[in-house]
Amino acid sequence: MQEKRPEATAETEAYPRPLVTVDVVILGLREGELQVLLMKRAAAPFKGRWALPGGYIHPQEDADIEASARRILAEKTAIVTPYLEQLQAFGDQRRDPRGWTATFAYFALVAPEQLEPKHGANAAAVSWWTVQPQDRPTLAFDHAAIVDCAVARLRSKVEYTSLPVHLLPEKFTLPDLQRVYEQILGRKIDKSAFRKRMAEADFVEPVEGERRLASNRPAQLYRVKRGLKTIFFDRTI
Amino acid sequence: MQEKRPEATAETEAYPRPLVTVDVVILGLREGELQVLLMKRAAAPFKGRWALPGGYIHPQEDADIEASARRILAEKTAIVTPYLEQLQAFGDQRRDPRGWTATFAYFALVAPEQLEPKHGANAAAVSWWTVQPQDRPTLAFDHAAIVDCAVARLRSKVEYTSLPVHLLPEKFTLPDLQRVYEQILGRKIDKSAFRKRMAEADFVEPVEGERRLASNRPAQLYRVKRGLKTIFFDRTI
DNA sequence: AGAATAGTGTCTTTCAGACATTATTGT
DNA sequence: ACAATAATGTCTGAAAGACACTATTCT
Repeated sequence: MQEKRPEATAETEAYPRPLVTVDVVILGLREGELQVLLMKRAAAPFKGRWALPGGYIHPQEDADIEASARRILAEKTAIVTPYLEQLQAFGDQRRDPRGWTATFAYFALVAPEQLEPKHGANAAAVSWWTVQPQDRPTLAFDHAAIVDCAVARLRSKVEYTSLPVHLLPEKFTLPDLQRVYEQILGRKIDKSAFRKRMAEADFVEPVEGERRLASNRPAQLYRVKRGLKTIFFDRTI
Repeated sequence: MQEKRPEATAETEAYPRPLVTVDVVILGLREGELQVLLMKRAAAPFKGRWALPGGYIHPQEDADIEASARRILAEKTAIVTPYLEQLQAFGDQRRDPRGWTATFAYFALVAPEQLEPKHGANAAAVSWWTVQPQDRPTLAFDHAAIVDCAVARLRSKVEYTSLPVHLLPEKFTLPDLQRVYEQILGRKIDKSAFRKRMAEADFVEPVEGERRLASNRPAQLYRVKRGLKTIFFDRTI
């Protein structure tokens, strides 16, 4: 089969083709805070700096950009992500010392079961870091801005969607879920109001016969109803 | 000055660089409905089909992707857009018969003063069309999906933002603005509630000594307060 | 005066937030 | 019994939506 690729014409080749990559902001809850998975760059530019997992589009393998993002995620971290969303494209002449480049940035939410990165040859080069700008290392390229953008998007959507369930294991309790909302939003939520909201959104169901241990009343376990995607609440949390 | 462009390395050139473009969905209110500006393609592929105004990134001229979008807008339509936002990136192996391509899609809102496209050599090839899928022509590439995506984004944001002011002239009345909201949302809004919302959002101010003619009580003219960007309401319209 | 639309006021029902109460476990 | 947290119930103030009423212009 003949390889099919964009043809070179006068129009398409009048200007150099910018270098385009795909980068993924992988967010998870570790140690009770929001963290981002970073990799230490093995090559120039920014060799040795921490950066987002990223790579090039493989036109032969990747059906679309999202497929590229999923492949990169799998290759670099072995994470099978339950939630992946296109964040934004970033492209200008300053972000990469090699010249004008652009990246399709995605953001992924991962559950605790999947939190530990792939153990392989370069396992030491993969690590979780807090998303707090003052407590994380200096990032390569414009990746600091991309991470901040992802966190802002998450915070914004948490106000009116069910996104936080993707940061929890398959089975979770309502107090668990409320704590995630409170953690990301940075404020307390009234228990009664929170449970009313979850009940009317009607996207979780109790799991029979299971509970959890501590020296107090156990909480009912829930899971997301099958086949349900992200729920948009009709008002703010 | 030496031209600086992304260097070819083993890593960057292992896979062909996808062709990347920028396309702009220009939306305006004409004849009381939401319309989109389309151009008739002068070259293959899809020669003669209607398509979104688009083009290539010019690394030497364009500081970033948004600058490319603004340049394309200006070149093809002479519209100085008051509102431009990145919509989404679209990229896969099927959207262009030449192979794997991607586009950075932007969407722009234009005011009636700027509605008439550039009068030039190819003025006949530029025209406004309704956004209704059944009443517009078949579009080139995946541009139908991109237009639908832009309209969906607009509808969604109109619920809780001041975006519609960009579809009106500089000076407008509150009934004008309400009609735009109703037109885009496709439902009636209570006049009293609407005005309360606009008042508390506090982003418009009355313009002194001006009114408007008809055989009834004239309406106060308003304009957007200087320096104010898009307002996000704290609840839905 | 009447038609037509702009602009404001009132009322009622709903709902979110605060808080209190009951429930269920382990020690 | 007590501590601790889960889960539910109650009350109250605010506000959204429905609707009525007043205001201003032209014919």
